[in-house]
Amino acid sequence: MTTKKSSATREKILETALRLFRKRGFERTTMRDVAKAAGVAVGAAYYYFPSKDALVMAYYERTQANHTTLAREKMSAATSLDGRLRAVLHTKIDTIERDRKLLSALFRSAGDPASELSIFAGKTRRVRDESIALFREALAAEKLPAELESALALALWSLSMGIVLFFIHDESPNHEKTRRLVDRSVETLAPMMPMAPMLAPLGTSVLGVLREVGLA
Amino acid sequence: MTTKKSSATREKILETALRLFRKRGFERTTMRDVAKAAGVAVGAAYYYFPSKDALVMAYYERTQANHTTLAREKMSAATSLDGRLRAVLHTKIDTIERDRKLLSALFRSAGDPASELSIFAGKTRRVRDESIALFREALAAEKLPAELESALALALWSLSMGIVLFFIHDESPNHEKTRRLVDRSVETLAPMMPMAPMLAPLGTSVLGVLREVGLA
DNA sequence: GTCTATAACATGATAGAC
DNA sequence: GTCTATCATGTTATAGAC
Repeated sequence: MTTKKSSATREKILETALRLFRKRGFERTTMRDVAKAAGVAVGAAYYYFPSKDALVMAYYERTQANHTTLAREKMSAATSLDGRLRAVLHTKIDTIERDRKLLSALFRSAGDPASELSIFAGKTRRVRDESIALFREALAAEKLPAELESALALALWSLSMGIVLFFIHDESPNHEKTRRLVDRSVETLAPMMPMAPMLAPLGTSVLGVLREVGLA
Repeated sequence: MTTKKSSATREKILETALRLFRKRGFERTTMRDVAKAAGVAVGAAYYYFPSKDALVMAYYERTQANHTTLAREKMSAATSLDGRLRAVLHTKIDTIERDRKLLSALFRSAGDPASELSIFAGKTRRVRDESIALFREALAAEKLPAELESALALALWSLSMGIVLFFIHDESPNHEKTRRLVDRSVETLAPMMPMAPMLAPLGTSVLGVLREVGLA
């Protein structure tokens, strides 16, 4: 049973860790630093978070929940596909704006089959599906064939991963390069939607490949 | 000046490291293991390779050189776009087939701005450009508009990165899932080439975005 | 079950002797 | 150029207190 005291301790440790990761970066923050700043023993930190990566996983879940809320809010105010895509992508950047130094830790393990943070790992699946669902919602009003909608939602999610990767490396003031990448991407893609039904066989085909190899 | 003795030592260390990485994986091979098996002190290994990642970088350069040779060889025997794309992608997998355990180390640092192995780092640029050039060669006979050819070569390179990422996680016997992913991807894309000129504005547009943010 | 305090261990990396 | 000694840090272990 999770007591109030216990979850308060857990929260304290997570908050402290994220604060230090943001300030000094993931690598340069040690578990000893986190424990000390949170006012607990090293053992307590490991009692709640079995590894340093587990703290990143907790961040990943929390930040996705924030993004979902914020994106839905902004999407409901938009009146076009263009506006909805912009809403999802810009709120994504809003959500992670302060966290450049932290995010590289997430991507570091994304390709590692052994890591729980792997892009294919079961642990990350719920969060990933929640993110893909947002793009599906942005597309919903277009009334596309189901297969095509799924394929496009997946493609847009892939694009968003690429944009986040770019954001991590973006040193421009106010991340204006990333903001521009979002705007130009939407400008390029949204006007193509009328052509989308023509691409329906492609959508089916792509999904077919992904299903065949177990990716969708 | 690089003496014969020195480069022999360097080579011995690299060979030994790759052999151990292949056998036991990157994480589970320590620098102490490498030094011991190569018959040198830990300090000597660090003298030639300033970090464990530097050994991976050396692998990356070497394996790309192998891929370039092999892909050109197979491409020259192919008579269609379909065949040339298959040649480039399958030889890529041929080249890294034994190295699943090693490759995750490469991807691990790909998203980290601080790493020399970053996908945006200057150190990796030559290797990346060499790889993109292969896709350009596969497309050359199609006589596409220059901008479109560049955009497609970049897109195909991105696809190949995705395929390598999938390969790292592919536990199927003989990596048949990856081989199937290659074949189905080519089957899906090659027949669309006749439509490509229609997409020329898209190609220009995409390249425009990438240039604007400094990615191409 | 929730912690503290401390030590120990493995390993990437470095300093300084030779 | 090469080696030995040493450090820093993720993680585990020990031994308990409440």
